[in-house]
Amino acid sequence: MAFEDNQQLTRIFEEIADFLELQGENIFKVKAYQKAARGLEGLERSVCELYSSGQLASMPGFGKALVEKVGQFVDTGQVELHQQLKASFPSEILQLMDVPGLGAKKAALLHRELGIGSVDDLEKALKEGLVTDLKGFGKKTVDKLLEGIGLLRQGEQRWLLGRVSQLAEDLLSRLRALPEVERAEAAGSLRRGKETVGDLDLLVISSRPEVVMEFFASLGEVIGRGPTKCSIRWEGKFQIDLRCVPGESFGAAMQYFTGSMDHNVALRGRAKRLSCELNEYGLFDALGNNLASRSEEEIYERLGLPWIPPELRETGAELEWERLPERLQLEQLNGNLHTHSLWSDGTDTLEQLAEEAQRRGYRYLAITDHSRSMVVANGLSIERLMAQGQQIERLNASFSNGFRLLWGSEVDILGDGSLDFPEEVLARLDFVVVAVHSQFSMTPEAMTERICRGISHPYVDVLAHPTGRKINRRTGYQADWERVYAVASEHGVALEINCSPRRLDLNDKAARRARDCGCMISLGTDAHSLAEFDYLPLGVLQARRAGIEVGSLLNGLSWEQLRKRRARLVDV
DNA sequence: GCCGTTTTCGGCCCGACTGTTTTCAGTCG
Repeated sequence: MAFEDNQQLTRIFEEIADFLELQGENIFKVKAYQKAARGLEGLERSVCELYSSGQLASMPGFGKALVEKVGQFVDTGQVELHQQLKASFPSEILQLMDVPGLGAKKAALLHRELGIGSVDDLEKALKEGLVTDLKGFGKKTVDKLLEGIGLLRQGEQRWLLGRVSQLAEDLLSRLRALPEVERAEAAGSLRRGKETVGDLDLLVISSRPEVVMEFFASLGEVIGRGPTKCSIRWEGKFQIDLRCVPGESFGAAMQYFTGSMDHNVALRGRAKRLSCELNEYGLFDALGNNLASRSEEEIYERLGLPWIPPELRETGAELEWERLPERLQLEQLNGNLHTHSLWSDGTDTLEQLAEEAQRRGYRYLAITDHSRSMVVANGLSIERLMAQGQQIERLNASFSNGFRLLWGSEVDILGDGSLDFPEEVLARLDFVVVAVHSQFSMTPEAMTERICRGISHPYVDVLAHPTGRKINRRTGYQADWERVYAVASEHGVALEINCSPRRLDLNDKAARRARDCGCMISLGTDAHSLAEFDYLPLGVLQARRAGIEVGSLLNGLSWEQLRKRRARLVDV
């Protein structure tokens, strides 16, 4: 399938970049392969398809040489240069550069002088003192590399957005409590709303950085510490960087440390073409005069750009967009369209859920407990579903403020594509999400048929967690997603962005593609408890990253509009 | 290897911190 090809080629380009760097090749050539790899990663089209249709050359970073290498991959499944490079190095050498503190230069030196070709070789050489004659390998370096090998073997992954959000809020409130701290904010990939975060970047305005550094260093194991910058390891695993800047460069620092790297490179390139220089202290003209630095807005403005929201700062291409999407706001959502109650595997009663939803200002809440096949999740029989409907009806009669519970269900798409409740039952409900919960390892062709059949039934509103992936845990099932989007669009079925931090499914790029294929998007927390209502903002972030505006969101509709849409009475 | 509102050649983001350096290279983000 398309995604596997993209992933394979991404890996190949990354490895070519690493090999070239080891060889001491021109660093910009290395960067060209790295950039191409990033471009392919998560591309929502098949790279082979793009190549065959001649569209690849218009992708930024793909010039003549790289397009030709994609061609080799399409024809043979391999890239010649990659094969040559692989043959000229030990098979495990690239893992050396995964050791924190060890870059290409030192790895190449180790290989050239001592024949070290793997992390195991390195560990042995370090312990036996074989490296001490090499230039640049003092005692501290040896200790640091041994520690780095330990960290690498822990195999720590990027942390989930939800987890890092909470950690950041906690740390920021502690920093803000210091009298020496004027302002503290999170930057980096957390601010951009990436689904996982590799390290946390915090930014502080203070006229007394030494006090802030002292406090911060006490929070974890110190990796590095200077007058204005300190890095610690949180719980022995997760890196947190703190930078202290003066108030007048706060905007420039936020811009710089929010990234992404590609966005910053593009922005600095633009500054350079305007004979300016942009760094984390500000935007300066050729004479060194400060043109803008206090706020991000003025920096973008001086560069002739609108302020670009952090969630869209990814590839750098966003600088050239004719129009930025209208930034989705949490307040534009009228409700949450995927929740579970005590009736199946949730922890709260319908009354509690309704109360919490109203407290949060929702106009409606869809109760979507599991259908009967989900025995492990206490799925509802038809009889229990009907009884639940009666209770919901009574509750709705008791609300005087126009709030409404939607009587819904999360209905299993069974192995053959049929649904877990008969049509006459589905017809009675207010809202139906369908989902795959079993037999994940079907062939892509069979899975595509199954899902397409599932969403072709009448009375289906949403395909929930469409790919079934769980971040850092499982990749999700394979299917022809272009086909799924087409069928969903044809039948007016929305695709969900499941807001659970463990899922975020669809992801940002897939959601953008689904929207471009004509699908509506639905945000649902899949909450099994009241606290999980907090997941909705995570879904909003992903929707923003996908450039989705409120007009493409089911949650932007009133419940009356949802009902009419369900009855296919109006075309929304 | 890519790219072009100074350019088809000569640029390519740039600064903090570390360790071993005796003035700076390597790593990182």
